[in-house]
Amino acid sequence: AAVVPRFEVVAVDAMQVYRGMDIGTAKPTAADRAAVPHHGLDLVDPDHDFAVAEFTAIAAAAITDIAARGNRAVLVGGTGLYLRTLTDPMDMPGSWPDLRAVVEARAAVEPIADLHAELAALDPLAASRMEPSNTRRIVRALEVCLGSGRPFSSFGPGLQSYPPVAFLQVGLRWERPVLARRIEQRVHRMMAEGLLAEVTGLADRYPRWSRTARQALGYKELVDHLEGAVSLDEAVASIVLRTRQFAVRQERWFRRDPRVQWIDIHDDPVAEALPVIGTLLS
RNA sequence: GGUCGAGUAGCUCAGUCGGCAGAGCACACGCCUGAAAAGCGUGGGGUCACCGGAUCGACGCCGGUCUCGACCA
Repeated sequence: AAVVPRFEVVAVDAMQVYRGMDIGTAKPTAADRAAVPHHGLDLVDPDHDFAVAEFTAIAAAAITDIAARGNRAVLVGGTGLYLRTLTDPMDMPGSWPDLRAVVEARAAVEPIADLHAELAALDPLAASRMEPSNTRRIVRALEVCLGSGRPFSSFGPGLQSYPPVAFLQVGLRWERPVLARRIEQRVHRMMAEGLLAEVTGLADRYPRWSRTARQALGYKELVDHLEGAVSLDEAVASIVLRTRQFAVRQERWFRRDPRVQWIDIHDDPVAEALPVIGTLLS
């Protein structure tokens, strides 16, 4: 008898990788996960500094396993860079923590323009690709150039290159005013579901969150509130605002990728998108 | 009712001696290779509360009106 392929979900989400951060990351529920196998969730504790390469290794292995089972992988989520490392042949450069510390120390003291000029000498292409004021990117590029002995830009074709991929890529898009209203409702729903209690519990268990987990929408603001920096109302308003800005930034990230097919959603994402996706797959 | 203060971008507010209207945030747009729910940049936006006056020229000075706040009665 022929085996019917099943779908398995790979979450492509930089924050759903953290155990215990459930409500604020809108993590799939136990029921969801019982119905369909999920991967990429609950990989590390919130005191763990997580980064792209770690995700890529785990998710790529999951995709391989899914294929070996004869099933189909559905990559779901909004962390654009993480997705690119799975869909595109990206050659991630590695890391040199000691060198990075040295460069970061210099960046704290020297004018960033000087470091950018230094990068331009080592790797003109990489230097031209980033703003001369973007300290974080310049430090990273210098770390790679000095550590690997190769130009940073020699690792892969860069984000502007969009070769054909083995995936159908679909983006769901809402009108901005509707998006704004839904985000506000979503944040208030999360608060009603106990987000503050979740954050309080995590703050007790993990006095020092990782830099990455600490910046998560909803968690950052509520920790700020627990530390007395802002009122609860201010924290909630800030979550709404930052979530809205993030959603727009996501749309901008994917919008420039010509391989993404957009589906405009007006009311019901499942009912409106599923038939279109079915057509695109057939 | 009286005194004082305030009224400038969507919001919070700068604006020196009268000489082209400013900032931060928001918003729009763009960038990004091991922090990416992060980071960086570009841009649009004004009846300077209103009416009048003096001046070559007013957000600013003079007179009046309205609104808000504090204090006095």
